Amino acid sequence: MDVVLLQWPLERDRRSALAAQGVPRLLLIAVDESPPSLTDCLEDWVRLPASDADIDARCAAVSQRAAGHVAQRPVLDPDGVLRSGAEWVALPPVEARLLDSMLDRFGAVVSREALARSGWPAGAPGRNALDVHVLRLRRRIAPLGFVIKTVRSRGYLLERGNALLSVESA
Amino acid sequence: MDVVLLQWPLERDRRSALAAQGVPRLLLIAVDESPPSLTDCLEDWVRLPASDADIDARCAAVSQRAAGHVAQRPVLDPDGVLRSGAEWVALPPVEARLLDSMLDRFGAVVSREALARSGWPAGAPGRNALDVHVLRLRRRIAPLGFVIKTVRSRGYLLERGNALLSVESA
DNA sequence: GCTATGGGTTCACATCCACGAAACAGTCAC
DNA sequence: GTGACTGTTTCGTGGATGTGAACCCATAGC
Repeated sequence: MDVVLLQWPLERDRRSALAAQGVPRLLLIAVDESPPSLTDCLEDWVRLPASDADIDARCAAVSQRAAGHVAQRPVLDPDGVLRSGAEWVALPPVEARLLDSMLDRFGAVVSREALARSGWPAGAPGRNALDVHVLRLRRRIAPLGFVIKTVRSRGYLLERGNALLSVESA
Repeated sequence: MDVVLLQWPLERDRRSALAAQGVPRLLLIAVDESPPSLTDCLEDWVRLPASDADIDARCAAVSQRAAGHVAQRPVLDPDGVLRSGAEWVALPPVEARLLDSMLDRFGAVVSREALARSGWPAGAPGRNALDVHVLRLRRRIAPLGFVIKTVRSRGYLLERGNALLSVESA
């Protein structure tokens, strides 16, 4: 798994954002700054200046830990709780059924018709209801690091998010 | 949780032993040596020479992670005393039964029906007696660092509270 | 190139219901 | 009697769901 490098304390806000998304990260601590206290297993830091070897070693370590911590796919338990690692969100009934359907075909396209059938077994309401629920689902699962991609005129696809931007240090 | 400091590669064997026992540890890497690849979240390393502050920071981080790896759940003894570490609170009968039920499924959702059955085996009183007791239970266990989360229309969920860091984003 | 169209996204709004919280009252233990 | 425990009433808030409309954009036709 890719590890995001970022400057501390320069990119303080970005760090919070990544932490919320469960993205593994390595803080590069500016000279004379002190490292923040770590909150989870997906973070580490090195004090600059540091050799490339050390930075690589720490990246590898975080990546290693991340592999054990970040599930590739989330788990939806029967109570409508979607879990990924230590994080979880509760999904309301309709959204839980929709997501369950996408989870059955994780990484593959699920047609709008199939989604509508699983979301509303008794019969779907207006066409737009599905769109709106997908929108709400997207926002709900984003903090867990998953995204729903649109495949135009085909359907939707659930996968693990890649909110990672490449950052290289000189 | 205490972190063991050890020399690398001098105390290679001791490291393996500690790892096997699940003891958190910090490796002090000798000059010109390269750090070993990490195997779990309970280990970290620093390259010597390092300041005491850096070593302390890494110890704290490992300790922090170690704490996150043990499932910290409170214990409810038959007298209705709920203990977590050194702290404890006494729970009145109804609330003790409710909490016991949630403790059976710590971290998972317990339905309102199940709670009502365990809280009042002889038959539940009015509909929102449960709401009120959950409210009182929340206030009682909060000082121990536990929270009862609501999963709307599904039930309640007992988990360890978030003694979070102080980071605010703009 | 321009436009019409269909598919998708997003917002604002309305409705309904679950839950939260306070205030009050009855009962029991000390 | 005092205070803890329990249950009820009542009111308010916010979540869940659906609908309509505005908007964006890619593409097909002209």
